Amino acid sequence: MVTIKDVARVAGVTPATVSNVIRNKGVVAEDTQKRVRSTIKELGYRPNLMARGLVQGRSFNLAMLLSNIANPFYPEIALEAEQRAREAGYQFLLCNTQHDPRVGRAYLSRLHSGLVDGLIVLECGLSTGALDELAAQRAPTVACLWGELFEHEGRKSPVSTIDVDFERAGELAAEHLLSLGHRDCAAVIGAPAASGAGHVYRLRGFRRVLEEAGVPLPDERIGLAEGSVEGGRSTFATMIAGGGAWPTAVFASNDLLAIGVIEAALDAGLAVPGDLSVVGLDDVLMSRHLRPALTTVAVPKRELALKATELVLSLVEDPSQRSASLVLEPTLVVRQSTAGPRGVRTS
Amino acid sequence: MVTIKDVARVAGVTPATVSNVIRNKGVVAEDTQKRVRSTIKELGYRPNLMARGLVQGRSFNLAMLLSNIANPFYPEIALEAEQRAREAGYQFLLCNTQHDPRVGRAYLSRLHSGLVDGLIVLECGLSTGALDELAAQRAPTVACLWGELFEHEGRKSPVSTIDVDFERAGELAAEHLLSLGHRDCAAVIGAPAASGAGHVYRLRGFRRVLEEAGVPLPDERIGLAEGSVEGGRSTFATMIAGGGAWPTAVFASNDLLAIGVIEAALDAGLAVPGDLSVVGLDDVLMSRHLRPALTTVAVPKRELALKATELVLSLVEDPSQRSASLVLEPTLVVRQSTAGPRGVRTS
DNA sequence: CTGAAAGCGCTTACAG
DNA sequence: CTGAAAGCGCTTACAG
Repeated sequence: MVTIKDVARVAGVTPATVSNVIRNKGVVAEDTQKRVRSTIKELGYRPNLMARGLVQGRSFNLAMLLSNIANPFYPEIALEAEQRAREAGYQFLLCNTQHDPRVGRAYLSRLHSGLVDGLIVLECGLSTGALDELAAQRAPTVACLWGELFEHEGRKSPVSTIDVDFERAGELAAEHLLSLGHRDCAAVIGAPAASGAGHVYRLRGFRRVLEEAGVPLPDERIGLAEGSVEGGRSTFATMIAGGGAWPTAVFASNDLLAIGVIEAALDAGLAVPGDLSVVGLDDVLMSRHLRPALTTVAVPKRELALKATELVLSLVEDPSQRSASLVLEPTLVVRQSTAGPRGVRTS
Repeated sequence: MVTIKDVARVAGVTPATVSNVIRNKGVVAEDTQKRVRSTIKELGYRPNLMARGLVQGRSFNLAMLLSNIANPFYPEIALEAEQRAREAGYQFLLCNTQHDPRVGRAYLSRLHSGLVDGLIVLECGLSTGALDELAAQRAPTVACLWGELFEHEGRKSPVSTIDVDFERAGELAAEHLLSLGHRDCAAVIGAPAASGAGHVYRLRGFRRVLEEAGVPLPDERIGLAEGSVEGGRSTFATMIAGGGAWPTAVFASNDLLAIGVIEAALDAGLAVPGDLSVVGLDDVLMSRHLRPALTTVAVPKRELALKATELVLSLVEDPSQRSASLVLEPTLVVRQSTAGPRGVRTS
């Protein structure tokens, strides 16, 4: 491997001068610059970023941890964040934890050991406490804890957080279904271990609004699913397989699950939304391209990504800053997968 | 930040000893180990991986470059590769180039500068030549050039390659449509700039088989699309908007485009596959969950990911190895989006 | 079993 | 404008 010393020797200068040329410290004489640049090209020299990072204490790398790259929700956020980071001169690294807290912890620990200047944690399976502990000493971290935050209100943390009001998201879904006239609803919820803790909050909001309206949501109308299309499909297929009355509407705690629910419904001969209304959550890009297009509660992904990136970036530039907390509001997007139940006129 | 020196001082030993404890070099006395470990915990010390990487010449990081994280095809491959890499003790970093060669080049250059031990390039918008040049001197690289390789047969390269026979993929699609009785086919192809160069080869194979069977594929039956669902939708919508006879079948050069084509068809009042057969390419997870489920040419994603990872890994362990080249074969997966054209009995 | 020394490839003041 | 020196935080032989 060719080092800065090699370049210096061949060009007949010191490493310091080569370094100055590379970093465009304009103090170097024109012809020296030329000579150095041409030997750099000639030798195919590329500076070792580890060495540079070591002395500068900065890597100009940012990383994002996400739990499940197979759920398009995360890539859609990553895309925006990446662009913003790149504009600011940072390289953007994505790390997939597969919903495994051990993997999350391993990434966090290695990333924090000088590899990155800042970190966005979309989801890593770690509790708030564990995160705090890990993040305390190194690179600034902003975490999206998907509702977990609410359990920790008032705590002081070195970690900045961005959250989405997922209880409200559940409420929006319930209000929509209620307004269409549904009185027999079901919920297909991502299981905590496979989908992150946040899904509990989504259900909580959904259930509360229903119950306040006098519409009970009994346990047998709640299905736990693995966080994938297949998970939604198989869970809902089981829920309607037992015989008995079908619900007229389903709330799925994310769009992937909703797509699975629709699949199960169609396979069982139900029309959507004719026999069954389905509302999802996330507003993944794909949702609007399905037929029927999915009614869903949208998370402001772009805003989330941009805010999160701005936050780390400013924390990186000025580490003395206090950490911040921020909650984003979801909105309902009505498309074609929901309608009034058969025989009910909708207002 | 707490360094190895701090730990050494507090524990009353040398940095060398601390280092030995950390890396489990068993030479250290039991009680010294205990003392060191407890001060490590006490001080919250974490070794600086940049420094370690610098002296060891290894980072235990592997990276994967992909062009479009929004196309689930790539994440599905990344998932498998990541798992394999982790089993081998490597951290796995994902980099998204957004189909921009400049971004690809920037990533490549920085990644190769000591940040990773090996690199898998799924797609980066760079030509084979540019890749060779960049990869020559640093970390072993395996590239998936999606057909470009065929243009460079016989070249000697320091870069190992894995490829999929995409001409064959196009052929499979054509053979399937032909066998169903279709005589008026169209193709919706990802535009090179937005989807990588490989799509040309897919079209080439498709077209050749058609023409050999005496079924022409005139230019107006070929649409270029941006590589997304929306791209496929709008391109096909325009193709059928002009009036005139509709084709009875469409080959889309990836599943995302196919989903868009189906959307456009349904929106235009066409039944799929009743009025229009659609065949995709990739076999993205989502494809089997659509109704109608998508007939598609499957790329052996898992095999690709595993082979690619094995390849870098072995190149990392033994850099003196010769680079390898490998071509994977696609297969046809018949589902519900294709059928014979109206009025034609299928064998 | 532990320590002193050199070095990984850079950058950063500071002389000159 | 250029160079000599120290140092970033680690690891690696090598003494003892």
